[in-house]
Amino acid sequence: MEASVKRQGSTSPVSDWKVTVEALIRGARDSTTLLSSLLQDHAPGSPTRVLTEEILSSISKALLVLDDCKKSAVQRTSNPSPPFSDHTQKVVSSSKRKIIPARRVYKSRSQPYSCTTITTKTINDAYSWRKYGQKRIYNATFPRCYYRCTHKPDRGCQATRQVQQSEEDPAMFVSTRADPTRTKLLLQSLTT
DNA sequence: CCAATTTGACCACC
DNA sequence: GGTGGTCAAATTGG
Repeated sequence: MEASVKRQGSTSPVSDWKVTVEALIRGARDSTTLLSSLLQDHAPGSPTRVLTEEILSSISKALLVLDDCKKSAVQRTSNPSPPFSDHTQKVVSSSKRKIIPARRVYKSRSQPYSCTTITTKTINDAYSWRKYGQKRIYNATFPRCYYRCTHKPDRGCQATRQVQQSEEDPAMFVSTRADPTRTKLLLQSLTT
């Protein structure tokens, strides 16, 4: 009787998990590409298109879930979310809001860890997003919208999201989520 | 009245 | 210096 079943090879559970997630991500991306091309063959509102849009939305959600699962699987030296110190000090006059001579302090805007998905509409994930900016992008037809987690002040949620309408297909939205505490490993999978 | 959005200005990076 | 990302006052909607 085999007392235990050993995994083939000397891969660690984390490695197995990573390979699995990579395969899933690859499949999800291929599916997204295929489904996106299918969308162009069907009129908006048609049953096939509605179903395809739902599938695309589900894929996006699944990718986000994979991101979270992957993080928990390799949680070792990840620094616990630092006590979020909101540096934005509201200096609001009691009578008028017209002021602000003080210079604003900006943090580094570099977001090395990100996850890009393409959907037909806004992603409905676990986050509640709040729009904080919109920018016209050079050489781009449509502006880019910037969202951040609504719970940033009270829960220290540092996730941000950029959403831009696709130039080739205005019905598609390129959504890039950035979260320095959550998407590090996901990027490694996507960039291989 | 409060919360979310809009929008122009500010700042960092290339 | 140009472009992109963020801030925050002003505005709008529930």
